[in-house]
Amino acid sequence: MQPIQPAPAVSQPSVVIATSTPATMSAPVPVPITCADTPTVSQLVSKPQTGVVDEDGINLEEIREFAKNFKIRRLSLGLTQTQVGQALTATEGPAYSQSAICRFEKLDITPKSAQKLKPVLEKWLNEAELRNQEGQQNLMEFVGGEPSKKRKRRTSFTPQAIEALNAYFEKNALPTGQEITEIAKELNYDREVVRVWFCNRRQTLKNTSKLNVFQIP
Amino acid sequence: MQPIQPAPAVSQPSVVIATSTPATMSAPVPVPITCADTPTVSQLVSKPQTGVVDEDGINLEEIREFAKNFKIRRLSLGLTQTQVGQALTATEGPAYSQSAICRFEKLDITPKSAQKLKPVLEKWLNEAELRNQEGQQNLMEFVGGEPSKKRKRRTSFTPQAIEALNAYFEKNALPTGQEITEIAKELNYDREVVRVWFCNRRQTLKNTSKLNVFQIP
DNA sequence: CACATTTGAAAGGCAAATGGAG
DNA sequence: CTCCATTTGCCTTTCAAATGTG
Repeated sequence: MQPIQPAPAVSQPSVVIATSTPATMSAPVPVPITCADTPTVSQLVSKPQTGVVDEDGINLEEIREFAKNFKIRRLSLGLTQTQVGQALTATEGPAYSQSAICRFEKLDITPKSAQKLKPVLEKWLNEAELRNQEGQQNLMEFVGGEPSKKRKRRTSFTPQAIEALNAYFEKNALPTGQEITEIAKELNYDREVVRVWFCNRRQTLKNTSKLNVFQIP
Repeated sequence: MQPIQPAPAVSQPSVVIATSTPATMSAPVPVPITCADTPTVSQLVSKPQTGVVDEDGINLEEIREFAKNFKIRRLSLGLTQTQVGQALTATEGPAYSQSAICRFEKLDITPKSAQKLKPVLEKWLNEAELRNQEGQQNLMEFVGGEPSKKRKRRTSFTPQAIEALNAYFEKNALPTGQEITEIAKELNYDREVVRVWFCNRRQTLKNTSKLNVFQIP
C-alpha cells in the first residue's frame, strides 16, 4: 500500500506556458460560421492586445494563473477531475460535472463562467488540502471515494513530472533499476509507476517509428 | 419533485438495429495501418459471414442483444454510465469506469472483454432493478448517488424515445400545449422535458439550415 | 415562443496498467 | 528485468439538454 499519491513539490511553475503560436494563424480556417460566439478565456488570454483585464472587469491573467495551479494542486492530492466534480456535488455550493472541471483547467470557457467557478473551486480545494494534512484518510472521506479495488488506479502525472521524465528519457531510455529508483525518489512517485512509464514510453516510441516507415503524408 | 425518471415501457425492441450499411463499405479507408488489432464486437457482428458464434465460442449475437437491452434498462432506471461505473466500484465484483460501460454499450470492445463484462453488468443491473421496485429511495442508496442539487440532471432519452420524438416532430414541429402533454404521457417522460426537447429541436434545425445557406461541400 | 448561452452525458484519444513470453 | 499485445481509465471533445433573456 501507498499513501494515495505523491505531492511533487508544488514549486513555482518554472515552465512558461508558451502562449501558443501567436499571429500567423490566419490560414483558411475550416469555416467559423457561428454567429458571434463568446470567446473563451484561453482565446482571450493568448492575444494580450486587450491587456490582462477583460472588458467586464474580469482579471483574466489571475484566472489563468489560478487554473494552472489548481490542476497542479489537484494532481498533487492525487485526485481526478471526476472526483472533484463529484465531491463538489456533495457540498453546499453549486454542483459541477467532470466536464466543467476539465473546461476550467483548460480555460475552455467564457470569462463569465470562469469567474463564477473560480471561488467555488478555490474554496473546495483549500478545504481538501486541509483535510489531507490531517491524514489522507480524511481526504478520501471528504471526496467520498472508495479505497478502490482490483486494478490500480491510473496515475496522472503533473505536467512538471512529465517534463522531467521526458528529459531523463532523452538522456537514457533504458535506465537501470538503480537509476529508476533514484528518479522515482526525485520526483516523488512510486518506483513501479516510474518503471512502467519507461516501458510504455519505449513501446510508444517504437510503434511510432514503425508507422513512419510507411511514410504517411 | 419527480420520481427520478421514467420507465418507458421496456417492451420488445420493435426497432431493428439496422446492422449498419452492409457491404459497399470498401471505400478508400483513411489508413488502417494498425498491425493486427483484435476486432471489436460491433465490427464482427456487422459482417455475419462468421455466423453468430465467434471462433472462441463466444455468442456475439447474444452479447449484442444484451448490450442493447442493457442500455435501455439503464436509461429506464434513469441512471448514467458514470453512475453504473461508480456503483460497480462499490460492489464486490470487479470495478469499471464510465468509459468501460460506454464501450460495452457501443460494443466497442473485443469479444473477450465483452464476455468478461457481461455477467458483471447483468448481475448488477438485476440487483438495481430489484431495488428500484422496492422504491426509488432504495435505488439511489444502491448507486450511492446524492439527490442532486440546483441544476436539473440532464436527462438521456432512450433510443426508442428519440425515435418516437423525431417521428412526432416530423409530423408537427410545433405541437400545442395539449399535444405536448399527450406525447409526454405516451412516452412517459416529464412534460417539461418534452417541451424543451421540441424547443431545442427547432433551434438545432434552424441553425443547421442556416449553415446550409453557405452551401458547404 | 425564439434565441443565445451554459453545462453535462456520452464518446473518443492517448497512455497507464496488466499479462504473457523470453 | 525486458518486449509486446492488450485492457482499461483519465482527460478531452461533441452534441444536445437545460437555463436565461426578450
